[in-house]
Amino acid sequence: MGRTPCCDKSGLKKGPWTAEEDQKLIDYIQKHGHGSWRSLPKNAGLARCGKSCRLRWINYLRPDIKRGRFSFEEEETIIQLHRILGNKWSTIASHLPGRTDNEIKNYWNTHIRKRLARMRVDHLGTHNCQLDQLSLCNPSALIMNLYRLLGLQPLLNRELVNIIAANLISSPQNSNQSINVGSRVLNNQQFIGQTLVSQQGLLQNQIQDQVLLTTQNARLGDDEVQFQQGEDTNFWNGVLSQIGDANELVNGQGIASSSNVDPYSLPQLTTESFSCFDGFTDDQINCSNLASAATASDSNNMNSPTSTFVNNNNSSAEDESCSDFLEFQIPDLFDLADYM
DNA sequence: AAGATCAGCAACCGCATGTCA
DNA sequence: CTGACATGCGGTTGCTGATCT
Repeated sequence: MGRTPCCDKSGLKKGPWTAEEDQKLIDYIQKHGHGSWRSLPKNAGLARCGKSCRLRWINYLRPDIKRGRFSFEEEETIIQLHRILGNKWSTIASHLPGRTDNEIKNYWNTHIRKRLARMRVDHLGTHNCQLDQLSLCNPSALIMNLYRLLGLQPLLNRELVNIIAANLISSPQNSNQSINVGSRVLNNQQFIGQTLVSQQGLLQNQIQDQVLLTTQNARLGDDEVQFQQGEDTNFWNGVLSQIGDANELVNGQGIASSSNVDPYSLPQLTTESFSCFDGFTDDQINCSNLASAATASDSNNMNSPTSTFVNNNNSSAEDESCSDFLEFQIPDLFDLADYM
């Protein structure tokens, strides 16, 4: 049984809409609503398929449509939702008022996907540095890198890392400090162990993608990042030294890259391992702050007190900040149903 | 200056799903 | 329940302007 065409295609116009056709469609819908798309073209005096009218209205003519460049926040939303939902463009669009699924799809295909692909190539092809330079400008990325070096990244949830970091930073003098998790109080070791347990099997692919992106996004070309001299250099040397110590600490106990790690037998991560973060406030660890700061062209807004960004070109804050906004956190309480 | 190539985006197409008689 | 129809969705195409050679 053949499917009947959505409309009689003979004699119907295709291709770009003229201003006159647009006006006819607008006038008709404003007066009568769209009702049945199938019968609309005839009633409106348009030699178009109903489907074509619907598409034109939804994607271009409806009054609440938002034109123009995507904002940083919109782009971040698209990326995050896409990593959860995949190519569910209409669902993604429902979270971006005024944007259409078609527009988002096009934007993804022409901008974001290419950038991701480029960065992936960069990562696989040329990125051998253990600790990205950019991450030195970014405490949050630095924490991620630290964990990466510790071999924990496949099980990592950035939000939880931030909690760990915030707690550690808030009282660095206490090497056996407690960490508040809701109503529970754990020490570092217990907390990390429980974090690992809670992450196992939870959106594993997304988390692995997140880690890949975190590491590759933290990379900019070497000529794009410049560190101040003098004390700042010493500071960062200290950071690297501390991270080396932490790495050695864990490697020395033989668990660094094990995927079968017993989460309750992790070595104690001491505050000394994190002393490189002294001086950062909790706010500086916050992801959203990092993302918004990255949109600013003013290098003073970067979240490192000791680093300077140098822009080589006018490729916009968008490109230089992708390292931040592509990072993605999956809240533990995330419910996919909320997005469907 | 002209042709080639690329990038962006509007629009189309086919399929999936929902609705209703 | 079934089939026809309407609508929505996602992949793809093709046009247009910009950039490159």
